[in-house]
Amino acid sequence: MAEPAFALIDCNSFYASCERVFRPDLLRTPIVVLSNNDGCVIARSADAKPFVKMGALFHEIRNDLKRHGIVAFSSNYALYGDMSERVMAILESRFPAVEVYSIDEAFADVSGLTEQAEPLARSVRAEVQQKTGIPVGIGIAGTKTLAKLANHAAKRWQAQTGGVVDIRDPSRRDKLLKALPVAEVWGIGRRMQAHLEAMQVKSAWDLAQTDAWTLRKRFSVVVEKTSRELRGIPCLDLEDCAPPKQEICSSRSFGKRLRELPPIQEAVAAYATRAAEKLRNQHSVCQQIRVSLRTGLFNPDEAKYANGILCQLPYPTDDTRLIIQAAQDGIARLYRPGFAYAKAQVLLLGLCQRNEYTTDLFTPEQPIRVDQLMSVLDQINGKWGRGTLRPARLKADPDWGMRREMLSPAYTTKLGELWTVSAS
DNA sequence: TCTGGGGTCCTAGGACCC
DNA sequence: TCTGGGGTCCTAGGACCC
Repeated sequence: MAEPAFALIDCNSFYASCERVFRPDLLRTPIVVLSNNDGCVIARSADAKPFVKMGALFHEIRNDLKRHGIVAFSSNYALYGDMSERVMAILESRFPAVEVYSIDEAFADVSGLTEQAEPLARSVRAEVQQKTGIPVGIGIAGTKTLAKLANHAAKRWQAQTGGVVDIRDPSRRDKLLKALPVAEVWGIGRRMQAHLEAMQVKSAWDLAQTDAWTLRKRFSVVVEKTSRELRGIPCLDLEDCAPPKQEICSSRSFGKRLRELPPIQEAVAAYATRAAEKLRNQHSVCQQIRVSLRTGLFNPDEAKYANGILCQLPYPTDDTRLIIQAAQDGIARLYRPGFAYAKAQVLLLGLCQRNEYTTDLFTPEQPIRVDQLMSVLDQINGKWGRGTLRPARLKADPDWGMRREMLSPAYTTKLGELWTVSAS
């Protein structure tokens, strides 16, 4: 058996890089991308990082951005999702097995490639850059947790490393572990960092040296595995075929505060519709849904209210209409007049794969014609774009919709918004 | 006016059963 | 003169990730 080895490929400042691909005029202009509703900063190009904090509130930093000549974009998930698929397709064509870990990251299996792994990584990096315009960093190591750290190094010392770092060699690995603080380790968040530092575990190296049993007793098996992985003992496998999700969520802040029930019900119907699409996409059905509703959390002058409710469905289903109905009934029971609502959520629970649940004589099953109806709905929307065919109670352009004042065009997914090039 | 959205896994504790 | 304890299932909450 070959020594296990993993590569982690991570797109640099992914959302900002996507925007820049289609705006070559901004190559030397720092840019940031904002959260939904243009609330706060969620991505920054490298040259914007010194001036803008992650999570900074847009309305507070608007003038600072202007002063530094930084350009802001609303988030454009249609664009980022499509660019992600292009990057992942290249990775899948070059590596024997790939696990798409998030919109901008993937693990690849490079076991058995020995000395060819690093040149392969450099070649893939160049191909992604050339074909999509997205810069990536690649880390190679014997475990996933170490590959993440190697990737971190590839980004931090990009000029010296050419964006690829291989720490399969134990002496290189240990040198990096000693150089990085424990907070940089994958799986160690702010809480764990504080606990660990209190026990004098300050670097990634310190965590690797800590007794595994102590970590399990003090914290959890998760931290124990992280420590073992840092020592080069693989505890996490490549998951190249993603298991179906066990819960599906659609939640969003409204573009403005909503006080009356009808627009809240419209919004909840839209979220339910989106959640049901995701459900059918992974061939699951759900048995319950949980809807919740809340006011703003941060403004001390606003009266606070937050509540959620679990609703049973008549049978395990993926029928958008039943899910909307349950969500709207639930929200009507939660609604209290007199509050300024900011956000609602639809969570699908009790998920199982279609045909995998056992029916009994007393549980009705979803009628075949519903399956056919939903399938036609998905095919039409798949071909012509989400929302082409939608329940009549959903408006095309609701006034509670997201604020996205600095939205870039759907360069790659809408015919009408493609680049036009003219020769003169 | 203004603070993202979508997930996972683990643990503790209660209910219930034998 | 005695008031168990283990197993299982479910839920809520915490912590983390991108």
